[in-house]
Amino acid sequence: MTITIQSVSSTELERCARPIVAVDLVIVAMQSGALSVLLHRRTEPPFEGTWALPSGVLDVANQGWQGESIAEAARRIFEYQTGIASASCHFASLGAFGRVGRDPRTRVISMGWLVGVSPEQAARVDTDLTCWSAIANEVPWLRLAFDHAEIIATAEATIGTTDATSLALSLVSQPFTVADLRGAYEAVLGRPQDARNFRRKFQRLVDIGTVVASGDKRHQGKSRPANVWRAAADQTNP
Amino acid sequence: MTITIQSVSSTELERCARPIVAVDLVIVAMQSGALSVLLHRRTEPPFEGTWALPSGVLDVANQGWQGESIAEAARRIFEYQTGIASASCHFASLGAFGRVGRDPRTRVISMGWLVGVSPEQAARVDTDLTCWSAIANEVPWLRLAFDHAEIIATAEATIGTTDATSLALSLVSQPFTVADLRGAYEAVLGRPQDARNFRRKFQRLVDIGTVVASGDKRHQGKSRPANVWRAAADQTNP
DNA sequence: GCAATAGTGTCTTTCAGACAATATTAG
DNA sequence: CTAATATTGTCTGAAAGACACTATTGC
Repeated sequence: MTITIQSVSSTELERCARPIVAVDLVIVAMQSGALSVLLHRRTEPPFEGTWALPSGVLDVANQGWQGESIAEAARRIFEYQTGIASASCHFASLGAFGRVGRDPRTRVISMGWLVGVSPEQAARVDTDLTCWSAIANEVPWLRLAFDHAEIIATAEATIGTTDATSLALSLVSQPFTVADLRGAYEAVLGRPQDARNFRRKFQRLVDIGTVVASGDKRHQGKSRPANVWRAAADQTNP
Repeated sequence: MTITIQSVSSTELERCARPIVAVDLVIVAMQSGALSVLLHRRTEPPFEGTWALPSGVLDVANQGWQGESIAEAARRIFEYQTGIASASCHFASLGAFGRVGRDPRTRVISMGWLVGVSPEQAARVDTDLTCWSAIANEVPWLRLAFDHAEIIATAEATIGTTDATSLALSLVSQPFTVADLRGAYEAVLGRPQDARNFRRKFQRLVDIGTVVASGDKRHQGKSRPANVWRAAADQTNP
C-alpha cells in the first residue's frame, strides 16, 4: 500500500480550532552564590495563591499584520513583567510545552524561555508578590501552577547540557573579575570550579574575543587587585 | 521604579486572537549513502507547484477534551502522511518556527520535527507527488514553500550538534552490521569515519547496551561474514 | 592463491581534572 | 610582616584521530 502526501487545505486552515500560544519565562539570577528563579504569586484562578512563572500571550493580530515573532514576544513580555531592558540579557528557548490540560481553562501551547539577568537587574524587580527561589530548593516546585515545575526542570536540564558561558556572562555585573565569572559558572554548573583550571578556560574566552580586558583593576579589602573584564558586545542570543 | 508582575486574566485569555499551531516534518532517510529529505509538491496556493515539507495541524478540540499533545500530533501526522508506524522511528524536536508572515494566509506557529526512517520504510512512501532530495543538494532549498528551507537548515544544524547515535540507528535496516551503522554515521555527520576508530566507538555502544548482538552473521559476495547487531528496544525518543 | 570485506592495536594530540607555589595589595 | 586574594604551571587519565596488519570467506 502506498500513501500520497497531502497538504492542509486553506478551508481546513480557516475552520480548525486554535490554541492560545503563550510564553513562560524562567528568569534566573544569582542570589548569594546560587541560581534563583523569579516566581510570582497568582491572585486569581486557576491556581489562585500558588507560585507561577511570569508569562504572557503571543500577540497575533496587533502591529498591523500577524503580530510578533515568538522571540519578540519573549522579550516584550520580559520587559513588561520586569521593567528590565532585554538587550543585555541572555535568552534561550526551552521549547514548547503543550500537554493537554496544562491549563484547565483552554488549550494553551506555551513556549518556555530561559533568561539570565545580572544582580543589579534582579534587584530592580519588586518583591511585593514575587520572590527569588533558589533553583536547588525542591520544596516550592511541588506546588507551582500549571506545568511550571516541568518547565523549570527543563530549564535545569538545558542549563546543565548547553555551554555555560553565555548564561554565566549574563549573570555577572559588568565589568567583572575572573573570580566573579567563576562564581557564576559555579552557580550555573552547580559544582565548585578549580580556580587554576578555570583560569585556563577563561584565557580561551579571552583568546577568541568573547571577553575583553577593561583595563581597570579592582581590589576588595587588603588583597591583590584583580583585573576586570567585559563581555564582548555580541553575547546575547536572539 | 518598580514593577509588579501580573498574570494573564481569564477574560483576556478568552478574547485574544489565536494562531494556528502546525507540525512540519523533516523526514530523513539514507539514499545511496547520503541523507535525503522527503518533500512533496504542493497542489494548491500558496506556493502552488513548489516543494514543501509534509505537515499537518495540531488537533485542539477533538478526542473529547483539549485534543492531543505536540508529540502525539507529530506522530499522528507522520503516520497519516507516510503510512509508516512511528514507533520504530527517531523523533527529535527542532523547536518552534513562528516568523510573522511565514504563511501568508493566517498566523501559523509550526513545530519542526526531525524524523529518521529506515531504507525499507522510506521505500514504502509513494513517489507520485513526492521526492527524496539529498540534504547536501542546495538547489531545491531556494524554492521551498513557506520557511521550510529554514526548518531544514535548523535540522542540519541539530543533526550536526547532537549525538548522532539515535538518528543513525533509526536510519539502518535491523539487524545491521558495523559497516552499515558506520555508513549511517557517515551520512549523518557528512564525513568519512575511520573503520578502526569507529569500531572502538561501536564497542562502547555494545558495552552500555545500546546495541546488542543478534547472534547471526551476514556475508556478501566472496568475503568474510560480518556479525549482525540490533538496536536495544528503548532507542526511540518520544 | 587471490579478491574482498571483517576485525584488531598503537601512537599522538587534545582536553579536563587534580594539585601548590608565587605575586600584589592593605593594614 | 601578616592577611587576603590573584595569578601562574605540571602531571595524569580519557577520548579522538591517524595509521597497518591479520582473519575469514568465495572463487
